[in-house]
Amino acid sequence: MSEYQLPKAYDFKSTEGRIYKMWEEGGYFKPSNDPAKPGFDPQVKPFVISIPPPNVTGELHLGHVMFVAMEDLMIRYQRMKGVPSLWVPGTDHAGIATQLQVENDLLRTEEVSREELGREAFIERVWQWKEKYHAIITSQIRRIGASCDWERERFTLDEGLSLAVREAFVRLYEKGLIYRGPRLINWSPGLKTAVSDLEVEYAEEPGTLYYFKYMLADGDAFIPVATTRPETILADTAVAVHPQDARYQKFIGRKVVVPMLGRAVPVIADEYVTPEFGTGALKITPGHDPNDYAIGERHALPVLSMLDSEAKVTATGGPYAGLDRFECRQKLWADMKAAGLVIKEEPYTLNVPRTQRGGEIVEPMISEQWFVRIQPLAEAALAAVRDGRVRIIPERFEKVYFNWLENIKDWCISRQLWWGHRIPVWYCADCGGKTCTRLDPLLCAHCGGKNIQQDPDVLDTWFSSGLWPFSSLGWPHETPDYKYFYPTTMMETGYDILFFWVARMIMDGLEFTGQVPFSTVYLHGLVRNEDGQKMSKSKGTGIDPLPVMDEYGTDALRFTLLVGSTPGNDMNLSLKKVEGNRNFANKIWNAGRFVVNAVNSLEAEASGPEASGEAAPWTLADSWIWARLQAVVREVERLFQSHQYGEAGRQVYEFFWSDYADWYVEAAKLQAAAGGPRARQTAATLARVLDICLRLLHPFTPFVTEELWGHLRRALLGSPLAELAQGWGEALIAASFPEPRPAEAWEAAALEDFSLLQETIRAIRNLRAEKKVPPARRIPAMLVGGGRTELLEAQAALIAALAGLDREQVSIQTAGDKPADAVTLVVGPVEVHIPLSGMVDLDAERLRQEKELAGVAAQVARLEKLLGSDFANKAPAEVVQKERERLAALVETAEKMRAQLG
RNA sequence: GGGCGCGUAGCUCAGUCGGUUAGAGCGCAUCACUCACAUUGAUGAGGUCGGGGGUUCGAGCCCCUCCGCGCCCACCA
Repeated sequence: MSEYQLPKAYDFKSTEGRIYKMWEEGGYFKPSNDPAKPGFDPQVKPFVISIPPPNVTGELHLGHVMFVAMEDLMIRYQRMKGVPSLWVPGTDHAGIATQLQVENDLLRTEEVSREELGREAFIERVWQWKEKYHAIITSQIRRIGASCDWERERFTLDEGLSLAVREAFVRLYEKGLIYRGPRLINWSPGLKTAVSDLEVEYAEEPGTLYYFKYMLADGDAFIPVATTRPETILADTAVAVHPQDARYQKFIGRKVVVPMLGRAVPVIADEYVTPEFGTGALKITPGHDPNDYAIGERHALPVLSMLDSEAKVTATGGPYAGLDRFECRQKLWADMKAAGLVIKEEPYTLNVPRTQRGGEIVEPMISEQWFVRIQPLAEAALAAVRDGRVRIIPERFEKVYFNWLENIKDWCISRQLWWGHRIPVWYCADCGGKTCTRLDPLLCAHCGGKNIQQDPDVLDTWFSSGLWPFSSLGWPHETPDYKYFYPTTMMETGYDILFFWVARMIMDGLEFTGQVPFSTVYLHGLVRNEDGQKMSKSKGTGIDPLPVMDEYGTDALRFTLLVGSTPGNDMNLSLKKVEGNRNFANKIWNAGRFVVNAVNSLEAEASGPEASGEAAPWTLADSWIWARLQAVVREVERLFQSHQYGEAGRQVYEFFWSDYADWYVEAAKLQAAAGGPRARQTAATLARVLDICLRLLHPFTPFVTEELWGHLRRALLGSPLAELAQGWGEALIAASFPEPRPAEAWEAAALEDFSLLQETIRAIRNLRAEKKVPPARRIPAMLVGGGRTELLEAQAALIAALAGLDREQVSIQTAGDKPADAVTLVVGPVEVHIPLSGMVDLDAERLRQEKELAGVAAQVARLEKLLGSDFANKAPAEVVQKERERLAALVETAEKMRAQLG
């Protein structure tokens, strides 16, 4: 057996799908300790992540890949650590976004509006849409390699979660934390719904500041006023000036006349007004401006609305009724100009509020909406982070979190949409009472009348999202899953939804379950374009992850995202990086291929007489690679524990490519050529190190490591080294993660010895390149080892092989003079003399050596000065000792160089 | 207005107990394709760690200040 050949390049296309299927069908994504299974132990603490549920609106983007990769990394690590690990998948109904898409789709394909279709039929269509896109998005998430428990998948609008939403709403309602009333809210005229403060985005745009006259009702004096939105003049109910403003004091308490409407409104005094800004007089429109609303409340001003739900002027606007808000602005201004009320216009940069979804300018409007009285919840959520029950990584976001919660305003939760959780409140036509119950009522709770009707609005999507960590586990029922897996462990998501989602989950978790919903929040950065631009579908500046995975493989993209980012910091993704990591995946593959071949080629020897000999002792290279590997394992563990996942990945990358593939594999070729026990022992070390590397890398690049591990396992089992793979199990995903162990005494020596060899070999290679020695040409050399002679003698074959020396013509001595016509290299305690007769320009060579000596001498001087300073007294003894040793080595080197130069 | 981040090699970025010789990838230069991999290997060039000041025996890292870029929150009409 074992005669199969692995393909020369890693073929992710034929691998990924097959591997994922194997995992999923093999049940590897299920928690190892499961309340639904026999042998369940409630005492073992699980590791749980609730997925940030992707919207069912559409396509996979890089943000998805980012969080899936991060969470999969965490969950695979914990799973391999032996911790029962559960990753709960699911999707979000995404109220506005989904409804809009379906509406647009209907209009485009069938030219039907949702109103024409009717509520029920429309919702039916959205469900169809949801089915379709749900299938797409979940298959794409599988494609990334997500090892979540699909049997526990949830949808924010499914039966169970709808029950949770209902329970949450009723509880808040009963506690008096939910109320309904007319308030100034952000209205989106295009979407025809209210949106929350968070859903409004501000952008600086060029605009105009309009100056006009507010004429006094009696007399012909006027107060000059400036505004950016002249149309709102129609709903003005006062003009405000600063109480101390000398210019306007005389007007306070008098009346002015609203232009074109003739309504008389008072001039009031309020500290809010900045005398220096504009004209120092402010028109007050409580119905269309939040600050004015507050002022209006202070002065008991009437509140007028001059726009309807489509942003057309209402009857309040008198002659302008029916006009669009912007038409009205122009017409009104033109009329005022004609009436001599206009002073001037000047260009002005304004901060325009637009809806996050539609992009339309939002109008602040008075509207009857539902709100959550959020402050009590916010206080609990603040405390939870303050006292460390929830830890936010990176820590600096705690400040952002505090700042937001400390200044939080009531949350407008009603949306004038159809797609979502309908508000569970019924209005009685008879008594006007509201009925809010867990089960749909038949009668009014107040008068018992039958004439009740449910509120037509639905809840903000984030209302259900806030319940996600527990609703997805069965809450409000005390299900076994809820009891065991809640509170969850890790909330991993982008910092852009800290307020939208994370803060609300913490508030809701504390309110409804009495516990924090998770103990750690890990915030990753946003993925941007190569040039740092925010990726945007509408601008066409996004990178579509699917073609990237098609071209470079999933592992390459995952590794790029995981290793290229630090928590909370954005990263710029370039295809060059993905390409580089595709190469890394291929490197893993080929190193693995080499090992598999090495193991397979043992087979023939296994029956021969040599194979029965005792195992060969480790070579220096063996010891070195093992010591290096142990150091990496320790480092990776430390980095994972401190959530420095990217750095952990970089460490393994570095080790695998630079140490294992570039050096150890080369040394192994030489060792393997010896055959017999030596070859066997080498194959064993190759396999052992590869095995641990694959385990370390698996959370980062699950596919290539799983595939290769399978090959390695099969090769080992069919070889004389079968006992190595005895305890392995069938899949890497279920294998154990390497445990760090304390460094053993011999490790430091192995590391030091091998680096001396590396330096020596590099010096020789360098010289060859410099002197243009043909690469294939084997050259003689004389090594003078001083105290390291023994090491050089033992490793002569290795040095010769890797430095291109002719083994037959390598002589090693403890001391000796430089042969004529030779070039000399000094590597610490070692001198290398290379006769290069005819190839050496003696003068140039002398110059090179002098230059090198100067460099060493400079360092000697620097260190001598350092050690002569306060450093020697004040720095820790260890650090000083290190420098002393370094100085000694440098002095030795310098002496040797001087001797060479004569 | 308040807060945060960033500024390190030509480019993109690591560098989380401050330790004295600052790293990687890409790009560049030279060389090498039977022997795991050209999605490769070898060798090399390239940095006053944004400027200034301070603390310290010692600063890319800590403090102050200035400059440039980006983001978040608030929303003075």
